[in-house]
Amino acid sequence: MPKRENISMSVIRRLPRYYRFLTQLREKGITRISSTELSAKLGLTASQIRQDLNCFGGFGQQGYGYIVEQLCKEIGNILGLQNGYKAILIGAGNLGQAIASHMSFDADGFLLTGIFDSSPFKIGNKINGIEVSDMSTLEAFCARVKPVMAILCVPREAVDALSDRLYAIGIRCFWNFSHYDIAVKYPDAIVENVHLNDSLMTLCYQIKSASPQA
Amino acid sequence: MPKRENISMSVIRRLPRYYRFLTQLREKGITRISSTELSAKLGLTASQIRQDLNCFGGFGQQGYGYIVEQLCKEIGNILGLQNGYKAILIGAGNLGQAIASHMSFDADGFLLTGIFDSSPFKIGNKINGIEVSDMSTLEAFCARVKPVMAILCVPREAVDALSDRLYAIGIRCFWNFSHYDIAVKYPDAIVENVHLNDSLMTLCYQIKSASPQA
DNA sequence: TAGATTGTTAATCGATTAACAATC
DNA sequence: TAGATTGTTAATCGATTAACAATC
Repeated sequence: MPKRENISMSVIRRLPRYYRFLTQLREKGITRISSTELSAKLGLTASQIRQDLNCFGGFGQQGYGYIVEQLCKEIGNILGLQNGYKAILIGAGNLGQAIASHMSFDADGFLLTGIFDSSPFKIGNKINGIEVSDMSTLEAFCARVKPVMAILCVPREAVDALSDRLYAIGIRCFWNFSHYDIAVKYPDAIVENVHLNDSLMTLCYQIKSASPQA
Repeated sequence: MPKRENISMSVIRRLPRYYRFLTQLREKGITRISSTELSAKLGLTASQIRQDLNCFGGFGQQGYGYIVEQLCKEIGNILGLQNGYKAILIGAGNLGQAIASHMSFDADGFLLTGIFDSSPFKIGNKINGIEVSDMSTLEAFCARVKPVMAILCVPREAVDALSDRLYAIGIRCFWNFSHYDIAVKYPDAIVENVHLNDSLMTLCYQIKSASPQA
């Protein structure tokens, strides 16, 4: 039974890792695991794992550990992965195409319902079974399908106007791949900025710091 | 002049955001900014920004603020963006192709020197001017070019063996896009796991938590 | 029962924020 | 000089770790 008070974002961000690892254990046919074993594999402390899981309920059995199958399901439920939230993707360039075809949205709680672009070279193409629609049909589509999440794969310059347009349509959740932060603009929006450039720069710093001359 | 004792990773992870934002200011021709203005734009506290920057030196002028141009350059130097570390990319599938063609490696401190795949359908193709090489030529290529970083865009099942192979060649830095954590295996390696699935699941949780019935 | 491992509270650690003296 | 804003120390807050009682 969930406890749910104020669960911190740092706990939430660890849940997918637990889930991913438990899925792998399940595939291997492992049925039982202790917090100590888990901690060794994930590079965390056993304490932290028990603490994290206990935010949501007592999923373990004292003296025994956790049942992989059950824990995996529980975490999936906590994350809401069975919900199939409707998503649209804007920008069918390199990255947009890769995201649309590479990700397993259904396994992660979403359903990709539409892809939009403004380029005549893109419109009409099929990506992973979904036809790329003209940006001008965005409002009509959203009124009909009512997606809750938008994946932004457009250039930096376009994001500002685009997010305003999507916000006006009623979309409050953004998965943003552009090199631009949209978090501050809409206080009631859920934003996940995936800044691949930031990630690269962080790596660059670490290499530099690890190098002898540094 | 740098101070450099033990700078925490949370500080480092904010540097690219500062850098990105300052670049934008510079483009707009803005020459001066205070920590208070920056904090408002980035959704941080002014205190934190001053604290962060002071880990590396006193880049500001009391009573005046920070000179955009200068601060931008300083942060670029701290990150080491001018270093052009040699990188290779393994796996020329959807995501690999997108990463190779979409990212501006040189702006982020790297130089993409090679792309590898084992599929005959991929080998020989050109992506962003770089020909896809046969995986069997990996060792010879690395002995010659000596890349320091590997971008992993291969399926989950392949990562384990691949990272061992790369580690044996001498590569200690991994930008990993597969759904598999490689951090724990090599204690002396620099690993940046980009788990797009985890990011999606986190969004899923947040939508669920924000929904009325939750 | 004895052994093991969780659930949970208390202690520690680190990161963020607040405050203010230094100084441009 | 007066006003503004940094650099830096001290206070607070939150997250992680340690410890142990509960219990399977």
